[in-house]
Amino acid sequence: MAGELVFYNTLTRRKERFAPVDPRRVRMYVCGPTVYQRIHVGNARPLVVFDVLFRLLRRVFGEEHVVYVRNITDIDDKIIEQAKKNGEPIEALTARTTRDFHRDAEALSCLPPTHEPKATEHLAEMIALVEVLLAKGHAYEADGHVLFHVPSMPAYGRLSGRDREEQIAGARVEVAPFKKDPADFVLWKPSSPDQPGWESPWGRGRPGWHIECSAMAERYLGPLPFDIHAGGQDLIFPHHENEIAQSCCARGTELMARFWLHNGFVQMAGEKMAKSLGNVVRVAEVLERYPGEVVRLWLLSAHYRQPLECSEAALSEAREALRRWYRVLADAGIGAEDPGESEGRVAEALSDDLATPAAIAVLHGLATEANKARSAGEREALARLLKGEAGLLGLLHADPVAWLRHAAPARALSDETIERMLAERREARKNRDFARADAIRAELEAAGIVLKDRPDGRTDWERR
RNA sequence: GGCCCGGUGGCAGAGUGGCCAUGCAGCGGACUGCAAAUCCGCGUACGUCGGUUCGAUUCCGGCCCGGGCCUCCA
Repeated sequence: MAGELVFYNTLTRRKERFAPVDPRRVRMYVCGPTVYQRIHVGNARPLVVFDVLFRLLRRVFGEEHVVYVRNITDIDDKIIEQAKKNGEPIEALTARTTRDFHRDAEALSCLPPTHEPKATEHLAEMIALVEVLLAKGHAYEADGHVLFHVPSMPAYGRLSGRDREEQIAGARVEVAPFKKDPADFVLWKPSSPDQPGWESPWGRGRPGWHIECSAMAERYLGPLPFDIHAGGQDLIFPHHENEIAQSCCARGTELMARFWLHNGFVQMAGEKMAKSLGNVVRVAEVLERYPGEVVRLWLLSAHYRQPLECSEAALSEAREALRRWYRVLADAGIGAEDPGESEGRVAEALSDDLATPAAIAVLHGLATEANKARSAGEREALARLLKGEAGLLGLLHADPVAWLRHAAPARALSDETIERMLAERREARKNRDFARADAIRAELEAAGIVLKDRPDGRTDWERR
């Protein structure tokens, strides 16, 4: 097993050796979804990438020694708007969207996090945190709001690498008249009677966007700093910068988290996939055409910090790779229940800043070795190794034969019909009536069924 | 305008100061009744101009091009 983990830390902009504060309690936090719409494949990237990180940490430090927190943001102005637009209660919208989110995450083979706190269930922690910031002079009340005063924190801007001068020069920041400084951001804001709100020392209101993560991260991962905080690159500023400001100023620590990992964007035609650009593809849409495992492999096919292009070509390439691996398992008779074996080859690849492309190359290498194996025993051992190594990536857990038959959507022919035609073809071949046998094969092929005659007389088939 | 990434063979995508990524596609061969699958073999790849070096795709600088953040956003 790889002894050393190295991750790229956004905070220092270089790769650093990772060692947790407490190896018996490795703590990671990943920003979760705001539940007002189903997630798109861009949202799915951090979900899958950091699921691999979770699996790797569990492997290295032990399953019981890793705490993974991923929040559910169920109070937010976008949620309020969406509920109004749908004409449904906020709770109905957030409950349904949360359920759909869990469905998508499961389809992508993501392990459930250790804790999945909801913002609405942690108002007390948020209010307490705001009170501390007020008491320490890092926040002030103005016009019913509570604002974080950015100039009160000299180190502000460290994560995103920008200083206050640049902030102001940006000039695109909307400056509310009651702000003491243009960079100040909301910790708490008042709610009108028709908006959801909670009683607080500053009247009935609701939390700002950033405070929930500070409150919930500390609630489940404290004391600060914890080990890893992760999310998409677009969260570096302002979200993570502001989380750091809140947490560090409240607790007087230099760091909120020691490592900050950020994934690159999924792109469509070379452009970031984003709701604001209107080029999003929902996970659910892709799952209608590809197994979740294909989507997962595709999301891992580029290094997590690089951009990843979403295209049919990329998705079908991932499907072909999985077919190749599942054929190895099927040929060796490895079933879904076989746990496989691992020599830590994938773990070693991932140890270098989650190098998933290198890990995938390991799997391809094992598949080639297995295909070259001279004996059945050797082949089976290598296939079992392939399966075991793939486990750390959350891949190859399905039944191989079934997967190959159902990796593409069923078209005209049912499994039963196919089996019946194969029986007829077997008869024809036995009688050396190859014209008839080939006609049946052509008919099946037209329906997306590809045959594979084996030396022992049986015939395997796949849907493509 | 400020800050940050990246430009690798037909495509996707790693990586390294001198030797191999890996996969897909393509070409040739083996196997097969024919296929499919599989195996074997085959490709003057590193944006551009300079610099450092015995030697640079890899280090440094300029330039060109693309993407991102600075505003809700994974």
